[in-house]
Amino acid sequence: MADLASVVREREQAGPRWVWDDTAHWYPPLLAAGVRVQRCHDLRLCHRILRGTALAPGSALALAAPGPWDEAATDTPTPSGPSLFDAFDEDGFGEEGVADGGDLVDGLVMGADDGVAGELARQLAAVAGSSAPGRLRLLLAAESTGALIAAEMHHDGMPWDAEVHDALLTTLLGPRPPAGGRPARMEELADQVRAALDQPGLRIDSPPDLLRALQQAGLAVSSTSKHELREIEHPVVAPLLAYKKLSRLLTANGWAWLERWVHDGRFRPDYVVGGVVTGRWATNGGGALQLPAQVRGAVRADPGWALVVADAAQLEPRVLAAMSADVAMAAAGRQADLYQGLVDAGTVETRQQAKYAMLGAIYGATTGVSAALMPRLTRAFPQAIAMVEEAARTGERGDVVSTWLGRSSPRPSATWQAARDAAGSEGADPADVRAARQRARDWGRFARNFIVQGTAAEWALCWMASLRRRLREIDGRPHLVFFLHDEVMVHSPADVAEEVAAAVRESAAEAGRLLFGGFPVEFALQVAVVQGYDEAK
DNA sequence: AGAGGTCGCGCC
DNA sequence: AGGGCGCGACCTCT
Repeated sequence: MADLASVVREREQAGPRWVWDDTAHWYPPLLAAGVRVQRCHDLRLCHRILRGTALAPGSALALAAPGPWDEAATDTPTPSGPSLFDAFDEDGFGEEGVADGGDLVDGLVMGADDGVAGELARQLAAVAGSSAPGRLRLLLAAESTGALIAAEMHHDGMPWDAEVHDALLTTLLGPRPPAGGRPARMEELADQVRAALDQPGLRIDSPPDLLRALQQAGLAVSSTSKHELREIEHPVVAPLLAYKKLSRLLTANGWAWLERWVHDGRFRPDYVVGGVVTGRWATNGGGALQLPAQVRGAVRADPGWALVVADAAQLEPRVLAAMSADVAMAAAGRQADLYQGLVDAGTVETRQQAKYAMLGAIYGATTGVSAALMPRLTRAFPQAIAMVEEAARTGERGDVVSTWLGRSSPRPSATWQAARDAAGSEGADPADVRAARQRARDWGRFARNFIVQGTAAEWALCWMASLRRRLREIDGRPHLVFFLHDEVMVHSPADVAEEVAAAVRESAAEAGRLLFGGFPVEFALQVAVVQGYDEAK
C-alpha cells in the first residue's frame, strides 16, 4: 500500500478514469500523499443509481438480489484496490451532453479484482441497455466527480477564523462559561422569562415545562415553537425568542462546535455524496449545510487570498422551465431575476407573489396565498405546471418518478401501500380512506418536488465538475471549499479571483448545455469576490 | 445507561 | 402553506 500513491501518481498523467468501489475509502489517503486524480467511476454510488433507475428496470443489476454493493458505505468491506482503466473517451463532460455521453470506459483492466470488474461490467451493461444511456453516463460521471470533490473539499477545508468566531460568540453570548454553564447573556434572558411568567424555578430548556408555564400564564399556545410565539403579545415573548436564538447558536455553533470541527484554521465537514434521496448531498456531523448566517463572518480567506462565492439564482424554477421545455417560463428567466420576470410578463403583480407561486408549484401548495396563485401560473406556463402535476399524480399512485438524468424516486413504504390497499377495499373505514388519501397526496408532493430538486442537484453537480476542471487551468491553485445545493465557494489567490469568477460563470453555462442542450434557458448566477463569507449576497 | 422518538430550528 | 435535510436537547421507554 505504501506505493499505491506513487503508482496512481504516475499513471494519472495518462488521464485515466479510475474505477474503485468507494471514493470515500481510497481518495483521502491519496490526497494525504499529495496525489489528485482527475476522473473516477465510483462503483458504490453508481450502483445505487442504477439499482433504482426507472430507465433500466430490467438490467441484470436491477434484478439481482441485494448484495454487498447495496450496503451503506461504512459497512462495505473493501474488496480490492482501485482498478485502472486507461480511458480514451471524453468523460461525459465533453461537448456531447445528454445526447451522447461517449463510452464510459474503454480500455484495459489493471489488476482488477473479480468483484470490481464484474460489478463494472454489470453497470456498463445496465447503462448500455437503458432507455437513455447518454443521460445515465452523464449522471454517473457527475456523481463520481462529486465524490472526488467532496473528498478534496474535506482535505483542503474551508478557511475558518476561530478568533473571529470566538469574538462573535463573546459579543452575542458573553464570555465563554465554565463547562456546562450558561453564558451570561442567556442567563439574563432566562431570568426575564421566569419573571414575566412569574415562575422563579422554571427550567426554561425543557419544552414540556416551558409549555406548561406559558399556558399557566394564560398564553394560548399549543407548543413552544418560535412560529407560534411570534403571534402572541406578552412580555415573555421577546426575551424568550431572544433566548431561543442564543441557545441555538450556543448548542449548534458555539465553542464546543468550534473545538470539535475547526482545526488549523480549517473547517472540514464530512460530506455524504448522494446522501439525500433526491441526489442532494448531506453531511455527517458539523452541520455544514446549515451554517447559520450568524457565523458566516468567521469564514475568511487567507491573507492574499479571496473567496469567490457564487449561487444560482432561482435554480429550481429555471430547471423546471428547461426540463419541461416551457419556453414562456424560460423567457421569464432570461433576466437575472426570474421572479421579476414573472412580474414583467404580467403573470403576477409583485415579486413576492411570483416567488410564492413558484415555490407552491414546485412544493405542491394546497392552501393559502400560494395555492390561490396557481391558476395564473398554470395559464402562463402550462407546460411546466403540467410536468409537476403529472409527477404529483404519479407519486399519488405510488409509482416512481425520475429526474432529468435518470435518478429515480424510491417506492413508498410497505405501510403506505398497505394503507392504500385497505382504503380501497369494500366497506373500508372512512377514517382509513381519509388517511390513505392524505398519505397519497403527501407522496404526490414528494414526487413533484423530487423531479425538480433532483434535477437541480444534477445541474449543480455538473456545474461544480465543470468548474473543478477549469480551476486546474488557473495559476495559484484556486480550489473549491464549499458546496451548498445551489452555491459554491472557491478559495482563490486574490490576483486570479476574477478569472475564477469568470470560470464559475462559464461552468454554469456549460452545465446548462450539458443537461438541456440548446434549450434557451439561462442559469443566472450571483457571484461575489469577498474576504469574508458574510460579505456575499 | 443507552436507544429511539420528538421537538425545534438552522440551511436550501 | 407546500418539498428535502442534520443536529442537539429533551423525554420516554427499556
